Amino acid sequence: MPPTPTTLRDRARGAVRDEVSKQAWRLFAAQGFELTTVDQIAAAAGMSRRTFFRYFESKEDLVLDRLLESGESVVDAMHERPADEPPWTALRGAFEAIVSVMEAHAVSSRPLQLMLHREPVLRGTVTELHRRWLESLTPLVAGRMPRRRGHRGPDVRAAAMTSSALACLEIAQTTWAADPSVRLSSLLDEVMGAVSPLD
Amino acid sequence: MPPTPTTLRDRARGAVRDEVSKQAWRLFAAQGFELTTVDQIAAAAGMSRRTFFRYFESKEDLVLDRLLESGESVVDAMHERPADEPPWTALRGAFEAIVSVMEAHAVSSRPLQLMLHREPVLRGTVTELHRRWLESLTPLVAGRMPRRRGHRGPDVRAAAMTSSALACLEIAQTTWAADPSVRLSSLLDEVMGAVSPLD
DNA sequence: GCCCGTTGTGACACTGAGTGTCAAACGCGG
DNA sequence: CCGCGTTTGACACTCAGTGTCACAACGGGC
Repeated sequence: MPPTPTTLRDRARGAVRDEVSKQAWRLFAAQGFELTTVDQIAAAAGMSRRTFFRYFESKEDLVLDRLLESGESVVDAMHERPADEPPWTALRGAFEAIVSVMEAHAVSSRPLQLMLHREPVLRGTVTELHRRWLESLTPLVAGRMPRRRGHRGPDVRAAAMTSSALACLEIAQTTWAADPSVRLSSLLDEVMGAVSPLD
Repeated sequence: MPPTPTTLRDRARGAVRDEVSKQAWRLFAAQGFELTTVDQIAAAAGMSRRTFFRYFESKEDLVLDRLLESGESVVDAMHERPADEPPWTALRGAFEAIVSVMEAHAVSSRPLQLMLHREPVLRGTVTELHRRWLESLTPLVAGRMPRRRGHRGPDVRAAAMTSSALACLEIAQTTWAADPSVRLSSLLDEVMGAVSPLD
């Protein structure tokens, strides 16, 4: 059973999205994000500007799409951490899913990462990405924290811890992108260990 | 000696900025940020659209400007924390500068805070704000951390800790804005205490 | 084969942010 | 009153994003 009931149309749509994305990233790499216009992307993908916007909500959406994809694994990884592991350590472990991929594909990850903080417009996109991760991860973190007496709703402490971990991840990623001499995983260990002890 | 050599022109410019800002915030409160156009703001301030952009780089800049202003005090507060206080505790203490102001002016702070996370465009602005605070605060935090053997440049651990603290602050602010029944300062204590012990 | 509704597409027009250019208006010292 | 530098507004332009509409492509039923 397919988890998403893949109809023919859905797959066609997916193929078009992939092609548009591919062309867009080619242009981004060559000219940068801001200097690339939607018209150029649409032309490169052989469609009208209007049609582009039927596949992606915005130019930023192209970037968000790629980042979401490359980071889906974190939630899965978090699920697979041992149940008795403390939340901070579990988050560090789950992050290994992205960290290892980034280190393995450093040649493409590093320029991407550099672009993300060189282009001011994209910083908002990164924030949006973190917002989504925060939503998925917070409940998982909350499950690992000592229950609170008489408190309804999502646990603020879990949200804060998750958000802090994401902040650490970002610092580590940014530092790593600029300085190839350190391993990303060591950097993340150092940085998360400094904020809160990793048991 | 004035720290900023306030010429007549500078003060005039400041006065205009204030007036524009005032009109803009009146409109934002009435219609929301996105629905308010630059033309409306310019008209309300009695100037042309083009002139508006000579005073503010963008519509978002109006918001950033106000947020920067209301948060300048944090850096000062950080300087005044006892030198032997551990960094996390010092950050918590320094945040009290904003927290107390927000609680004292809850009637205006709360709607502002709500607007900041209701309007998607403004989330990028908040990120930019945090980026600036991070820049100013990181060196101060680094000064409170055990020196590292043979490591040049700004301390990554200090950046991570500062960024995490800002993440906590944001979670606390957002929660507080939506739920008037808890004190912001208690919320921040709880949240920062959960991430790392507050000595 | 033809007719049908659904869906994808392009053309056009429009709003709104932001920028460059230029000429007119303003303010002030001489 | 004159000149000089600054401020301003008008105009034109680019680019993102949206609404509307007419048309082409497709697939099924007859």
